[in-house]
Amino acid sequence: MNEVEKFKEKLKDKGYKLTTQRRVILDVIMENREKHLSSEEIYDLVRQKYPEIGLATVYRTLLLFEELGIVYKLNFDDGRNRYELYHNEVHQHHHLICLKCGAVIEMEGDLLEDLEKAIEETKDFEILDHNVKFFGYCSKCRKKND
Amino acid sequence: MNEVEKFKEKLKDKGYKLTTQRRVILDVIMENREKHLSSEEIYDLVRQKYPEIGLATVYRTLLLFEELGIVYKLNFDDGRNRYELYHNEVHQHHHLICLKCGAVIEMEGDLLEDLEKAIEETKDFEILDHNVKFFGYCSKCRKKND
DNA sequence: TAGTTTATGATATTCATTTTCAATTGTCAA
DNA sequence: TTGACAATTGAAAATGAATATCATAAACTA
Ligand SMILES: [Mn+2]
Ligand SMILES: [Mn+2]
Ligand SMILES: [Zn+2]
Ligand SMILES: [Zn+2]
Repeated sequence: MNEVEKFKEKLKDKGYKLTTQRRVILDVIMENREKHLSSEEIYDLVRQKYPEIGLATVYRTLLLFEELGIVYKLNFDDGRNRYELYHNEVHQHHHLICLKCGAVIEMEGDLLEDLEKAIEETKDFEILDHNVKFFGYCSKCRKKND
Repeated sequence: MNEVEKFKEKLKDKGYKLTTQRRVILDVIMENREKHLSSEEIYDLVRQKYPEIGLATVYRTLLLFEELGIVYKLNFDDGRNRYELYHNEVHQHHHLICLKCGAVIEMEGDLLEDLEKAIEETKDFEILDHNVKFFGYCSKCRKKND
């Protein structure tokens, strides 16, 4: 079963229809898997394929996709929600954000086992997920600084 | 030199005055060091001591305090900015957020050395700071679940 | 098909935050 | 002390992302 089929199932399981609008929004997100698009950016891309779509539909659909686990909502502290396709990983991957050029780099692999163990033990806190961002300078910007 | 003296210096270094309004806002934040207050919450507490203050002044002052490194801006994904006194630690501490009761618990100690080393090596990314949140269930809520 | 539910688009509304602007306060040289 | 001049403030308006409303349009069901 391919990716789109899986998403179709997730929708139908909960009694939602795969409308043209939802399909176009899904396509845009899938065509930009390496990006972290904001709602408005998604709206602009979607309108190129389906100009009649309303902004509210985009917001509604992103909310729905998030509930269904199709998409993951991100916050890069720039005052707007951003979204990426839900990767098939246990925990959300980390993001490295360049303070100079704004580039967002992904870091796969938790490497948080020690920390999570310490938290579960010392704080008696059961961890379900995490959200990790690193701020600094990307390789390109570091070279420029020399 | 005590804490308030340090903050006074930070202000004067950059040519800012310690007005009554700024002093009251600082007091409220210092009296609530264990909390993570939102701008509106700070505004409400400040008004108890200084009812004439304007909301814009609170927002302006929090922005200023953030620039000066007096205060740290937090985002707990509840649609508002939150602030806490800047701790004297190299990196920002971690926050554990309970998905049931909303409690915010602090976790001191990075325990991110391995991860940061891996990032610097594999991504050639120079890390200046990080932002780490864990979501799950706090000890109180875990007990209730039994 | 007729009736019911679901989804949509245009528009209005909400809410945190920022901006504007006139009035107030502080600074400092004469 | 006085009088510029700059910094700060409060009230009110503006902004902008996100959500709610509501009438219309599709999709499904018996
Ligand atoms: Mn990502
Ligand atoms: Mn904290
Ligand atoms: Zn960069
Ligand atoms: Zn709890």
